[in-house]
Amino acid sequence: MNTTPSTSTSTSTSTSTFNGVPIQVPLEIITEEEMAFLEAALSSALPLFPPRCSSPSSLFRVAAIASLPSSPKSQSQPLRSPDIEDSTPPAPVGSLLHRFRSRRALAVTDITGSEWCEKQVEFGLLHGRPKRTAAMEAGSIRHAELEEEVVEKVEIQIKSIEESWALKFMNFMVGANQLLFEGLTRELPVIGVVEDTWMIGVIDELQMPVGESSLNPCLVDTKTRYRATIPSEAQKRNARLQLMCYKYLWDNLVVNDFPTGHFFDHFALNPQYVLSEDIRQYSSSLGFEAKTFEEVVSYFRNTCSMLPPSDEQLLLRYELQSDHSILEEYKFSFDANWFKNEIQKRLEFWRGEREAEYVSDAERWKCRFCKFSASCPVTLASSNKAE
DNA sequence: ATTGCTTAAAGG
Repeated sequence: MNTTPSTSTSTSTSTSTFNGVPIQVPLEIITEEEMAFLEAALSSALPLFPPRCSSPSSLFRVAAIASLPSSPKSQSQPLRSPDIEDSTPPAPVGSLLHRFRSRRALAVTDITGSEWCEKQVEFGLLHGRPKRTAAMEAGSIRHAELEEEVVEKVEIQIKSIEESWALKFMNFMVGANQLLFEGLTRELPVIGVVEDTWMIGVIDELQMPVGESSLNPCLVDTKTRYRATIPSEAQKRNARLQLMCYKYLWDNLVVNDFPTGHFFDHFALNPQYVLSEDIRQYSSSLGFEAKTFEEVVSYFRNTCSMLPPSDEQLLLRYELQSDHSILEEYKFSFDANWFKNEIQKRLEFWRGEREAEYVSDAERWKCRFCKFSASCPVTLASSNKAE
């Protein structure tokens, strides 16, 4: 018998193994504020989680990190129900979407990446992505720190694509539960269809309002900066788009029934896949008795229908990497028209309906940070223009 | 195509 996961928070990569023992979550005395919140949540009949999961005093949410030992194998798919068909159109052959994202969904950062510069995204896909910079490294470390404040991770071996999706769904359910009972969660995975395209992302932070104002969670994204400068408009616009993607995905999950059949079909997954003993025990420790992949998705679907939509106001928080001081806090509203237009524009590029667009003249400064600038036609275009 | 390879997001 192995042990429960380590409760040590000293290292950033807590790789405590999960081996069949129900996970012990640290318990704490519940405060009056938490109790008030709990009562409010219960009276609004929002969370209906199994007892194990509904402990309001859990300090951490447990998130599963998938570790894939060998090449994943799906169990042979039995009968595909004939009435369920993939409603999303196939990516045009030869498009970047088809070549690089056909077996997995487009990521929110794929959208924001192309909003920054489509040509840079294209170069990255075709010729290899640039190395991560020191600033990116520091940003990743800071985000891991923030996540560790509220999420305890356990490592779970997965044997198939179905199991990797199952963990995503379970992490969502635990995270959503944590949001309702503790008022905050971080690094929450979301998935959905945006403009006929499957999209996935990870919400940086969700918090319930502290006052009695509303029950709508607020989406937050922390951006760390290497220098103590105010972010440029292009950077803010890019981050706004990112947050709007998350809001769209969250609200979409909450308001509409998750299209289970389309999901299985689009990603060619086997709903009847029998989960490994490890995963079933992990699921059971969360309060979900699931034997097959389909059952996990079913729990996920039910969970979504009980969640509140997010606040119209979105929050961007810029902090300095050296001392975590706040450089700027920036609230803005979801703009449905702007969002839809922006998504459609970027999807045209991903679907190969048009050539990659270069940055505008006003944002040509972006090229100074791009490792592809030397071989990019945009440089030529600008020098021609100057003559 | 590959930063870390299991994925997204990391910052400009």
